Amino acid sequence: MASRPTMEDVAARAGVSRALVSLVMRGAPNVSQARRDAVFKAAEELGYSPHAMARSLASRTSTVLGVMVSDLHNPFFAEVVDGLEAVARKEGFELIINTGRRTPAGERQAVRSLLSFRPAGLALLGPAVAAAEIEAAADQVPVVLVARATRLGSVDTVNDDGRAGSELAVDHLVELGHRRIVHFDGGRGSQSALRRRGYLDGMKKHGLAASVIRSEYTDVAGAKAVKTLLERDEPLPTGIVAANDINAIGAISALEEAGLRVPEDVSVIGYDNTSLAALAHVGMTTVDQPRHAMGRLAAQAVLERVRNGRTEPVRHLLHPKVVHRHTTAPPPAAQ
Amino acid sequence: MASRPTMEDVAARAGVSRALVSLVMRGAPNVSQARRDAVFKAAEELGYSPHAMARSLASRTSTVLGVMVSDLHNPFFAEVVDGLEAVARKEGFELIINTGRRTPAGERQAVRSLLSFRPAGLALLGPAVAAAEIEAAADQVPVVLVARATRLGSVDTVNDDGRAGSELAVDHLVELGHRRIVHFDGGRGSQSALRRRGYLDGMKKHGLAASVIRSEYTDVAGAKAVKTLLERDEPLPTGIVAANDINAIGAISALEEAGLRVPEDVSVIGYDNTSLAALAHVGMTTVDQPRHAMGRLAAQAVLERVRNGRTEPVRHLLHPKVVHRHTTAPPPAAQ
DNA sequence: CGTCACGATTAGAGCGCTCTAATAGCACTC
DNA sequence: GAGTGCTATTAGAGCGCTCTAATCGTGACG
Repeated sequence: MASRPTMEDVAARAGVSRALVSLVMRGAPNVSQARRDAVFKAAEELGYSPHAMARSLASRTSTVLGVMVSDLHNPFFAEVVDGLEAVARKEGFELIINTGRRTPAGERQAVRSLLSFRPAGLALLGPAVAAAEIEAAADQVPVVLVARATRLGSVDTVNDDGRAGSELAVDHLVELGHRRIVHFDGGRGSQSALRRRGYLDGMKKHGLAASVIRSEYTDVAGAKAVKTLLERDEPLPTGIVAANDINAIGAISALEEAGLRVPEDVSVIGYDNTSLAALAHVGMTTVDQPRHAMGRLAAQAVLERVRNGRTEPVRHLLHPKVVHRHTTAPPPAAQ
Repeated sequence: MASRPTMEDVAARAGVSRALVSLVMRGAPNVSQARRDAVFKAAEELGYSPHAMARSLASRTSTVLGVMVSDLHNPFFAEVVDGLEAVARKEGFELIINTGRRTPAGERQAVRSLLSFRPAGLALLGPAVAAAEIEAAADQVPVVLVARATRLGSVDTVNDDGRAGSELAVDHLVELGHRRIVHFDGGRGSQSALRRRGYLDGMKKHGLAASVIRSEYTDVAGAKAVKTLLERDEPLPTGIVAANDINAIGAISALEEAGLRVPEDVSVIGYDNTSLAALAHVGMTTVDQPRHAMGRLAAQAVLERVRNGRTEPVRHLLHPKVVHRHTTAPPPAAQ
């Protein structure tokens, strides 16, 4: 693990000045072909590669993007990071990642630690940290928020339109002919309020009576919500707009256990389009949340500020889409 | 976005030298309380925070760990990264992440790009890159490989013992009383050969006749393997060791569709312990692959080399465990 | 043949920090 | 009152690079 050669070493070997090596490494024009070749040859022989941090320090520019993930364990964010990385990489940037360990204090520390690298920009994924902290960061560097809204005029945001997504789910069921449609909500989970709002708006739009059952983002909660439904004195709904895919899978199992067929007797639509929904034997109709695209847009937003110096905030509100599979169908009889 | 204050600014404001500010920032002893307070006060007032790259350059040390992920989209690696991050963070290191876009050329570029930051160490997750490239990297910096074996004496490795895991699966079924046990293999998927080997060894150990059905890491393939089984002229096996959880879920669906009950008629055990297996209505018995622990071990291996200067390679072969849930039970009748 | 213009090359300062070696301060001793 | 042995502080070089401004060729031109 010998210490690596520097530009000075390459210069000496190629018989040129350090400045010339620098120019060659940066692909500058106005360098004679002869010298260029000599420099590359010397670099190759010595196994030289530029020192990104020294370059960054000297040029007062950065090629790293800081990414704070509230919870990398969550596949949602992992896919967003994947999208971020795709764009960053293509544009010559690297990602430096920190997680917030799901606490505001942890996130705060993560953001500060990220800023100590003087990144070109910062992407905060699902941050729970205080707005003041975000604002402070935005004073130093372009910031984009994913899966979090804000009033701050200095930061960009990329969000999925949970309200619209739920409304689409309702539209889908109504189109199939359903009229008794209930919503299992996500309790205090993130996005839960928006999805509930979308369901309520959708039902109202179609002139239908809404009914929300308090639930959670778990399969157990979905199953429990079905039991609640079955114990009621009212006619069973023919359609269920579940809080998310996991909740939907729980609901489906409980329905089947109760002797009801999906989708013949009851249609169920999920939310998120996780890999779970795509499983052949599940084949769940669900609302797709374009995670990868969200990551890409976030990276683009930051890079626009870095490169073009844009200052007006950008608000991306992604329109989710219904993915048609096999857990929804027309209701059992014309109502 | 004004340019940020430097150590010099803090020194001037606190009425001390730059060197003293440096000492305070690094928490050095032998600094009088009065000066220490003055420096912190000035730093606070100016909103100063140290410049990590400048520090790294001057001290010739690094606090970043390079991570090359063959495919961050894959939840397996996302969880390994999560484990890496947990240890790195605790030890004061940051992760800088690059993906290889699933091609050796992409990985090669990713590794080089990572090395240009002169990281303290490098973790390669599921790398497909050539051994020579790994060796070249290992000449410059401590390297740990996750989910890839190597003969190189200069790098550490962290792998799950797929052979042992499959053998455990067989043991589990045998303990329950099964004797006719088949294996649905993972085709040309990674780890597939090892898992098959483990199954074969396990069956041999118990003096049972082995039977492998060629399959894949998908639910569709698992279902198809069950159909193959049903079309055979032989008595149905009572136990199935599936290639992984996804394959197992496909097998379970197909069995149920054929009117067989799991686990009353047939027991099925998966592999990986994905979130899928843990779903309440799935409740799959499976072999756990400790992804988070693998990430933690990888980080520790690198940091040991960085800090303690260890040079002998470490080979972590993680022993998987069977997670008992509800898709395995004693066979229908004593055989 | 001197001068000019212009492309190719280089010297040298400096990015923000750390680190070594030197110095300042200060209580004690003899 | 000079010397000793501390600890607290600082000057200054230097990490590997970029960037500005200066310099060096060299061919065209009058």
